[in-house]
Amino acid sequence: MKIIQPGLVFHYETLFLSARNERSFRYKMIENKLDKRTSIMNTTLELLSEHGFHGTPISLIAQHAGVGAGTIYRYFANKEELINELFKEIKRDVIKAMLTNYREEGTYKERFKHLWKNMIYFFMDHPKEFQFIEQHRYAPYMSNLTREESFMILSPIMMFFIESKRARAMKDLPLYTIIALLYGPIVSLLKQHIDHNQTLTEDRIEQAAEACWDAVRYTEAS
Amino acid sequence: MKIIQPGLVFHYETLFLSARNERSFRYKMIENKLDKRTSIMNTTLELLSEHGFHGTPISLIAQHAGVGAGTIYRYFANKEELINELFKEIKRDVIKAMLTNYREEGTYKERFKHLWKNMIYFFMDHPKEFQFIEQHRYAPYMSNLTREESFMILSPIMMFFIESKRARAMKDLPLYTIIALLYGPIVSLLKQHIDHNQTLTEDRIEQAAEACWDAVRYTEAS
Amino acid sequence: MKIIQPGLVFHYETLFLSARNERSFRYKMIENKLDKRTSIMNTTLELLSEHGFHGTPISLIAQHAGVGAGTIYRYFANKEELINELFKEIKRDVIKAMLTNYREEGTYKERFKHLWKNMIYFFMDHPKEFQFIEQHRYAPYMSNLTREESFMILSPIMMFFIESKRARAMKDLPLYTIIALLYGPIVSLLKQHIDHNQTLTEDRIEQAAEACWDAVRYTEAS
Amino acid sequence: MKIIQPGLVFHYETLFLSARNERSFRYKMIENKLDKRTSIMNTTLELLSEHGFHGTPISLIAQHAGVGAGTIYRYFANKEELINELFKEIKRDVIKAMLTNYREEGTYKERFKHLWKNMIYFFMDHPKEFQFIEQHRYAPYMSNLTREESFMILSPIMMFFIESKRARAMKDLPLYTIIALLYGPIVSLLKQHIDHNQTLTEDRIEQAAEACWDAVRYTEAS
DNA sequence: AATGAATGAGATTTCATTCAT
DNA sequence: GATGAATGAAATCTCATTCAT
Repeated sequence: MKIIQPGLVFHYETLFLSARNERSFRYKMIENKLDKRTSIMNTTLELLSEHGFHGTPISLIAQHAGVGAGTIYRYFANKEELINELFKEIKRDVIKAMLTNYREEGTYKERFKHLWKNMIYFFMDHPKEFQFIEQHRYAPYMSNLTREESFMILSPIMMFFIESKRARAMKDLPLYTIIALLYGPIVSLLKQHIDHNQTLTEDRIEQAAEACWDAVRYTEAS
Repeated sequence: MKIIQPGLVFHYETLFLSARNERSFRYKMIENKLDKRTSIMNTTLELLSEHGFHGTPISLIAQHAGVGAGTIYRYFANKEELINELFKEIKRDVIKAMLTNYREEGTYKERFKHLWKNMIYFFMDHPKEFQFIEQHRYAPYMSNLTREESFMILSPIMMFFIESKRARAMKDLPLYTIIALLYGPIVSLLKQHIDHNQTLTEDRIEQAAEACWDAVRYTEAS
Repeated sequence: MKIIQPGLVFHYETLFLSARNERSFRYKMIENKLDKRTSIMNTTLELLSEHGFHGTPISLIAQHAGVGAGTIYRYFANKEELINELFKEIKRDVIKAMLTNYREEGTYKERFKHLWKNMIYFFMDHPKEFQFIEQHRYAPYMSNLTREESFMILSPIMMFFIESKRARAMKDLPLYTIIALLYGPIVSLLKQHIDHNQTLTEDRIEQAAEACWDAVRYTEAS
Repeated sequence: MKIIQPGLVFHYETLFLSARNERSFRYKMIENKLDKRTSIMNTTLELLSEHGFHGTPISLIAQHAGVGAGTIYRYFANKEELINELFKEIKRDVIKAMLTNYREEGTYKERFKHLWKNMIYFFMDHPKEFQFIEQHRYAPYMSNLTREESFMILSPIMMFFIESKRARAMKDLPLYTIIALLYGPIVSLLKQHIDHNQTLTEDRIEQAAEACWDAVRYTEAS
């Protein structure tokens, strides 16, 4: 029943291809569809995280991406779909980042902290991606389909939680509660960091990771 | 140096007057200025939490509020100000709700759980307020002034955290980390609840409150 | 056939009553209709000469005049009528000013210069009136009736021209041509003065008056 | 030091290109950008001279020009810019018309009458242009830049005045006074003509031109 | 396949006018 | 008579989307 196995690690890391990131090395050689699509998505992320959905007209994206406005409609049915595609891709990137260098070794706590820190560090390195995800998470133009799909991608992480509970490393809490207890603080911390209310340091991240673990870790009483 | 004292409790509860809520019993009889302003704000909350800022034209608000479009501009300089006012008022409502029946008695844990549950129950009872706050928290049209002011309102809660740390009831974590550890999960849980991913029951809330306390409570090792 | 006679001078000067100007001495004693009407017209002139017709909402006039917006509609059917009334009144003031201290004595040139200078000095002393007249002269909301009526008021001046032609003091030019030759430069000079392109001094006015007279004065050749 | 020289005459006449007028023969065949811009400007002149700035909504211009309302904003940043562009172009047309067939030959009086009549005939042929210029000359939405620029275009005419004064053909009056004495009557005459108060005939124009010259021509006494 | 000019629906906001008090 | 809150028509301007080239 184990799904996360050492042998699959490389699979994880390569599973989530991101057109946006892969572009770099292909960029100059082939002037093709992928290139244009990628360029549009990168530009969209850039502009949306700064100006928001309605502050970013298609014409501006086209201009910054160096394509015609009409071209965008060859790759995306409309503005909403463009946003949705971007959303899905970033989700994939996040999960990929969480699983980077992840090994099924050591204690559950160590493994948890690895996953948790991977996520927070990824978003610290990619603030635009964070802003975008947070700003659009519950926007009315974000289709439910996208949220569903993003959930499926999360399944490897879910499995870790299920494992941990079974092994009495974690409290026997509903999966969703666990997610809330672990993901919620990440969002709050990153918002504070990006807003310059509290700059995240390695120490503070370590502290917070420990505290999060305290929230979910198995105790006699629980 | 104690700021939160028994004698001040009633002060807290009456400090945060909300025109929106107070109206119901205070102004039911008189058809006056406040009534129109209140009606506009209520309608705005209703529509915005569902359709978002740009999906809610002024004309729609006017129509649902039963006033002329121009009337809205008698009470608010523009659409942004309307949203900001609403934001500030809801913030006040939240803090007021948190402090409802709050007493400076019992253990710090008990007091924490009172505040924490008050908040989550308030938002469960007021899902539109929650949606609105979350959707507009970092929107570009939300003026900084508003965020500053909303921070000041939070100060009574902050004092509780400082007290708890001093009394070695809580870990000696930065204030902002504590907020992230306690508020972050609330947001996540409520989103799940509203999205019908996980319905919050009394038990689950109790569980989560316990877990949150575990995250911040003082331990020898910390 | 002489119409302008010494004995009529006082008549001229008192013929053109201006509610706007007469207000000063009545102002404090009687709080009555005339007062309100006057106050509205004065304020209108003030605001319109600065901001133009469409830059001056009725609400602003009401506020500056210290009356309710609805009150204005008790004295004037609508905004256009208010402007028209103001236009007519200023016209009357101008003619009255031209005839101030005017006597049927001396040469025709002297009499011309008296009238001509009276007009230019009046407008220099009343730049708002000038701006207003010029700005609204050909505005589409200026009813023709008003222009007709303003012409009738001008008749005493016309008579002077007719007299001068008959006496071979002026060229035998069409009346309208004479008006154009004498009034046209006044407008141009005042515009320059008000725009600070050329400040009018006594000398320059004297020069220009002489030149205007040269344009219309009788010569053997003409 | 002579600036106006025979050799430069043709230069004058070709200097002032007008997209609005040149279009007719240059762009009749090609349906392109300039055509739309020109069409918008022509329609604007048509409507504005009749209804004024605020009586001419963009939607009406669009409709009469046979373009979409949004299209106007592809060519002009806003309504004000559209008016300003139109103003500048007409100014150029006027100066161009004044210099048509103008030669540095004959007496100063002959040259003056040529320029003066050119102007009055141009405006008689283009009453809308006249109405427009007069209506918007001092409107608050007319940017200063435009007035400055229009002044520079006038410089060739200015040079003629300076020359005439030097040659003792004209009185030694300030330049601005000369302009007022010569341009003022043109405006007045045209207003009368357009208003059907006095129809301008060749004779009347000749009379008025003579009278204007009398106003500024050098005399022993002056 | 790519473009970007053109469109027009729709958003925000203003303001002359009305009318209940 | 006086008021000024309320109205809603109408103005300016934006921008997602289309389509001829």
